[in-house]
Amino acid sequence: MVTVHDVARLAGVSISTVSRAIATPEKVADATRDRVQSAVRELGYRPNRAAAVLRAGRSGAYGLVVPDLANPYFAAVAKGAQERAREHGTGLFIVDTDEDPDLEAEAIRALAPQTDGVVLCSPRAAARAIEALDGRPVVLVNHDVDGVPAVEADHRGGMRRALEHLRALGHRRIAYVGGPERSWSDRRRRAGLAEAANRYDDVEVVELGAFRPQMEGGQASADLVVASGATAVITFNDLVAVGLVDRLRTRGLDVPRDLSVVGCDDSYVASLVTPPLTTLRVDLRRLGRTAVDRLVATASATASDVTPDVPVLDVELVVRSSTRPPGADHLEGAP
Amino acid sequence: MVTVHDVARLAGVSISTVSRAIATPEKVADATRDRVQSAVRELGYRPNRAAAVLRAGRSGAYGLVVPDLANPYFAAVAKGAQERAREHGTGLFIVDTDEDPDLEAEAIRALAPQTDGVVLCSPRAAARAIEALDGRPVVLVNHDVDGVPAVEADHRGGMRRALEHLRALGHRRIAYVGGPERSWSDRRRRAGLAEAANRYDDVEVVELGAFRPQMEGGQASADLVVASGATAVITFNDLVAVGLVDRLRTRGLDVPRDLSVVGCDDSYVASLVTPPLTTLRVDLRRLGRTAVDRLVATASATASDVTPDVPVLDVELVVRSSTRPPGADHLEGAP
DNA sequence: CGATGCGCTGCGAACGTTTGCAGCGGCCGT
DNA sequence: ACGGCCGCTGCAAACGTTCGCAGCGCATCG
Repeated sequence: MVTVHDVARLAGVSISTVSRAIATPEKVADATRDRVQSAVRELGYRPNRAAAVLRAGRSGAYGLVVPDLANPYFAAVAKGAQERAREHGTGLFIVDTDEDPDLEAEAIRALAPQTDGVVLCSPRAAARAIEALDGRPVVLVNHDVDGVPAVEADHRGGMRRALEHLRALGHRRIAYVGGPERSWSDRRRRAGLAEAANRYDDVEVVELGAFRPQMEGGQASADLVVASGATAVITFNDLVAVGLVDRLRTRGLDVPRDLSVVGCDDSYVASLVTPPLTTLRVDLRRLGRTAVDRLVATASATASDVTPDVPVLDVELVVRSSTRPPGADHLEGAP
Repeated sequence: MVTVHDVARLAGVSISTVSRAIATPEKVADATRDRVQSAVRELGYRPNRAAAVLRAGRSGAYGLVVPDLANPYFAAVAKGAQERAREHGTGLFIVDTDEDPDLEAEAIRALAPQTDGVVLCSPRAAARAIEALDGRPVVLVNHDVDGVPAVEADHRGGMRRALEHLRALGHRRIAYVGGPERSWSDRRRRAGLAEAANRYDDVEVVELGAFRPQMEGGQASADLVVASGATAVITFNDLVAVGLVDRLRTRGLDVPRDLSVVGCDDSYVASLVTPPLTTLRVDLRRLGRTAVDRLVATASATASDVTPDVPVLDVELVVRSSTRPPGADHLEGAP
């Protein structure tokens, strides 16, 4: 293994100079730096991370904790985050907690000590999670806790847009199929929806209980939606919408003929199912990127100057084929 | 920060004993071990990873390199791998290379030094990749290189099953929509398909060129497939199949009425699109799990006893609604 | 011309752990 | 009863890096 000592010997300098030439090039004379650099190249020297971390106390790497990598939502966030971390020249360790609060805490406890900070995406037990990474810099995505830096999507605006879209189509009774009980996004969406509904006295919202944020959740919700008498439904995410559509179909009901459906997230599944889903788009890559940016900023800040403002990413309505006026077969042309 | 020294002092032993009580409990007297353990608990001691790595030369963590986390195929493999790593009590660092051979090599170079080994999933430039992690243990998934341990799916058997299924339905001219040029899986599938076709002199296979392994690839292939005169098509993966179906639909063609489609991988999209795809299932979670198992085994083996055999996971045909006899409207009941 | 300062470099001490080696009893076999 | 062995423990030396401190030479200023 080639170490600073070897490089130092070849370059004819001390190991301190080698270290500095690499970490803080501006603090070393040009000629010396060049000598060191060519020695590094010649020997193929690569600094030993562990030693650097041990001595310096920081790792130059960050962590990302997500509930489920197989969920296209989190996969997209993870891609964005990793992309940005790469641009920052730092590593990013991705951990999947399988939607399990216990695993979440455990994963964080394992991850935290070897990182300079962690992005916590849609934590399932935020309090425990934050406790687990005791004091280490953290950025929350789609969650908020008092003074903790965060990044979020504008769920309120999104819900308003979805509701106004449906109302414009003529829907007056709209169901909401909610996500996991502990989900902060779900709470925000409910709140946003209620608020939007309040602005119109001719629209009624029916909130339906907690469902798993996967297809099964949507399937499970379908019969409740039908029974609710709603003519349109907004779901916690696209996967739920897909499950819902699927179950309706087996009951002989058609989307959008019998029910209009609005998904959430515009993950790529939204456009590949039949019918393509009207959905709320949030730029997930960007969400991940922004989170990493904030984390890097937070971690390298002098504890004093933490900017407590929360970047809010726009949520935009994407209209596809899963929404149309209620009971309005004539508009689409007769079969 | 609480260190071994603090624990040692509280437990009334030396730091060596503390270290041993944690790493190799069987080498320490029961009474001593208990004292140490309660001291650990009382102080909330957590070993400093960096120090351990530095001294011991191994990190107790592995790496997983995948081309694209947003691809449900790799997401599933990653989940399996992470799950298994957790069970082994080791960490797993997941890196997404964006299908880019340069990033792949770079990522590996960054990853390798801080891990005990790497799982390389569908590498885009295997030779460079292996060189990049010079000498470190590695397990290949869906790829093979001379004596490197690997895990793979039985593409040959899968292709045979797909072809026999289509032939049994009455298809005689079958197209194959291939994946990326550099894809090993693609080469295996072509070979398997050719071999299977050779067993029957009444079946003809039309191989179509390289396409991106996403929806766009499928969309791009559709017109070629139609022009080829095939009545059935097998695609590189489910996403390609979905794109293909989509493009056919905009041309007014229906699946399976006008063309039967078999996907690959049985990723969850296969069951959620319309029509649900007949596809080749491989247990991706298990693929990831097995890869980690092999890696752990390889890494902890005494260089001499590496088992060079390659576990081959079964590939199973899942029949859904995207395949049926050619031009056989009557079989399905008239509209 | 001497003092002051600054830019650059080297020395050496950490950082917290693992592990080879040796010592110390006690037990067993002869 | 004594030698040897074995199970357990402690000592101390690494592992490769970063960084505070100090020294050195040179230029600038008084």
